[in-house]
Parts: sequence; C-alpha cells; structure tokens
Amino acid sequence: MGYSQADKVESHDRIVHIAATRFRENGLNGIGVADLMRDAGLTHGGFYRHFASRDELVVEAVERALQEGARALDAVAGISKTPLAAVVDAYLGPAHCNHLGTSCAVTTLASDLARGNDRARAAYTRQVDKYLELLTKLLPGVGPRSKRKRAIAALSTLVGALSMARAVNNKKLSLEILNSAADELKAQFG
Amino acid sequence: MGYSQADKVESHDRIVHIAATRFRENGLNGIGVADLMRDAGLTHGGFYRHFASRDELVVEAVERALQEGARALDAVAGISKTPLAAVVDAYLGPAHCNHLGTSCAVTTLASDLARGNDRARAAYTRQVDKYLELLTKLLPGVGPRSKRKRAIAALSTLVGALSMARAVNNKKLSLEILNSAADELKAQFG
DNA sequence: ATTATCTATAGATCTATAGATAATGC
DNA sequence: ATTATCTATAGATCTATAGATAATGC
Repeated sequence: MGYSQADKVESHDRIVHIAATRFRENGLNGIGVADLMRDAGLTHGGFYRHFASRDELVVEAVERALQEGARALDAVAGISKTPLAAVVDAYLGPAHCNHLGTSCAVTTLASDLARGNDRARAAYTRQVDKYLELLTKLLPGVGPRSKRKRAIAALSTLVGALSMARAVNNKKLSLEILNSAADELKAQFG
Repeated sequence: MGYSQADKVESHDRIVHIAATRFRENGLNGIGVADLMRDAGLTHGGFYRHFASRDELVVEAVERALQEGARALDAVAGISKTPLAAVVDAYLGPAHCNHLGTSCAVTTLASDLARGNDRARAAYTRQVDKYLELLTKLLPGVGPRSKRKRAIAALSTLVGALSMARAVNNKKLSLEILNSAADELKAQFG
C-alpha cells in the first residue's frame, strides 16, 4: 500500500466511483462515509483529506453518476442504425431496471436531488439538457419547437416508466410497464 | 390533554397523517420518530405504544399518502367535462409540483419505495393499478389492450415529467418540462 | 519535511426501551 | 386496574476531528 500523491488521486477517484454506485443503489442518504471508505479499501478517518465534507462527495459522485449514464446512452445511440429504438430499448430493458448501481441517475437520483443541494441539482439540470439535445436530434417532427416538446415528453415517459417499474412489487406488472412504455414510444416515433 | 382510548385513535391518526406529509417532503429516511411525534404534539417516548417499529409507521403512512393522492385525482376527474385534460393539468400544474407534502406519492415516493419494504411496495403497486384503471377508462383507443398500453405510457409521462421538473435546478426548464409534457399528452389524447 | 492514511474518539442523532405519571373506565 | 403519554436513557450509528504512523519526495 503506497502513500504517494499519485495514489491519492487514485484513491480519490475510487471513492467517487464507489459513491456514484452506492448512492444510486441505496440513495444519497442510504450509505455513510465509513462504509464508502471501507468499500474503497480505506478507513473512514482519511476521508476528510479528500473531501471537505460529505456533501462535497455527494456533488462529485452525482456528477460522476450522471456522466456514466450519459456515456452509456451515447454509446447505445452511436452504434445502432435505429438509434431512437435502441435508446428506448436500453433505457427500458430489464438490465437497466435491475442494475441500480450503474443506472441512469436522471431517474435513479431524481427524488433525492429534488431535496438535495444546489450544486448536485445543477449537475442534474445539465444532464437533462444533454439528454433533451440528444433526443431532439433523434426524433422526427415538423420544426425545432415541436421536436423539443416531443423530446421532453419522450424523456418523461422513459423516466416515469423506469421509476414505477422499480417501485412496483409485482414482476409481471413491472415488465408490462417497461414493455408498454417502450412499445408506445417506438410506435409514436418509429 | 386527555388520555382516553378515543384520544389514542386520534393520536394514531394524527401521527400517520403527519408522517404521510413529512415522508413526502423529506423522503422516507428524511425525518425521525422524535420530530414526527413533536409535529403531532406528542413526545417520542409514546411512539411505540402506537407502532411496533418505525417501519410499521412507514407502511401506514405510505398507504395514507397514496390514498390521499388518489382521492384528489379522482375528485379532479369527477368534476370536469374533459376529465383527461383536467387530470393532466392538475398532475403537471405548478401547485402539485411545488407542494411535496400533499403530492401524489406514486411520483414522490417512487425511488424510496424501490429500496423500501415489501408491504409499502405492495400498497404502491395497488395504487399504480388503480391509476391505470382510471386512465384506461378516460383514454381513447381501439381496444382494451391498446387502451391499457396508452394508459401506462401516459402515467409514465406524468410521473417522469413531475420527477424531472422537481429535480431540475432551473425554474424555466422546470416549467417547460411540465408544460411540454402536458401539451403532448393532451394533443395525443384530446 | 511533507503528507496519505490509520487509530481513536468526540459530539450529534436516531431507534427503541424502562419506568414514572396522570388520566380513563370498570 | 388499566393505559396513554412523558421523562430519561441505553445502545447503535453517523459526521467530523485530533493525533499517530509510515510512506514519499526534496
């Protein structure tokens, strides 16, 4: 175990990555500093040499979580000949529904951020804007304003369907929500 | 201050009502037993004569919160000649967006319940089913299966738009999300 | 000499319980 | 006598800090 400044950068990065995962799994208040540090292979006492406070980590981890989700979705859109359908199927697929830790934070952290600190919410806002730009490009429509409206409605449908599919206590209904929302979106815009 | 059994029923009810409000405002883990009891005008020591554990209160309060939201939405649909538009406008109106404490728990508590206990999730599931029945009645469509799919997509749009509008840190974007989603839904089904 | 990390702990907060108090209800 | 509520506190957990330890880097 080393103690160099290079190691510190790596440790910092590892803490943020773990936090980005665990915050999505357990919620922003669902895991403490000590458990996060243990997951990162460190002890909790070292935490405050990396972050001024727990809230500072929240900001960095939310930014990281949002970036990871965006990169995944860009990749899905990039490799497909029918990018809109690919995005819809990926977003509403059972893998994305069940793997909270790597999932899109626009859905997974929405209600935590509605009650969260301003800097984390600002990162969320930037990410929503990016998704709307991506969807506006992909969607058919008669003009830019109509396309933007459709992009907002489509993103809302994705986020809402995933939220409910996860909260519902009935696997059949959960799948029905995911599949019905996906079918409707693809029928509207396919 | 009385100590009768009638008072106990009233106290129990008041605790559940306060919890249903505060859980929506602060999240299921965002307020403790002592603060809830203080809000109900009691001291925290008496809590465990009403509930076996904090989780028991969570179950009752989630049920209450879901019921309150459903009753409000039924009322909105009942008094309007264009019930679908009325439901959409109420759900995506700024009042509903800003008043977390009295808002629809299908959106407000979704991510808490995805990580929550089974009984609370079962109550959530029943409420989603009720909303889908209501929307299926209100929506146009060629057959029952098509109507059900549209109902799921429409409810998803409502839930997702409200989630994002609350999490976003930009009032203008927040209103744009609410209004665009409402316009699209009404255009599709008006 | 500096510093990344660790050990230990202070202080706050949270759930839950024990025992006292002050009403109700037979 | 029973019980709804209150006072007080135990025990767990969480954020944050103080000081020690063991590396790096000039």
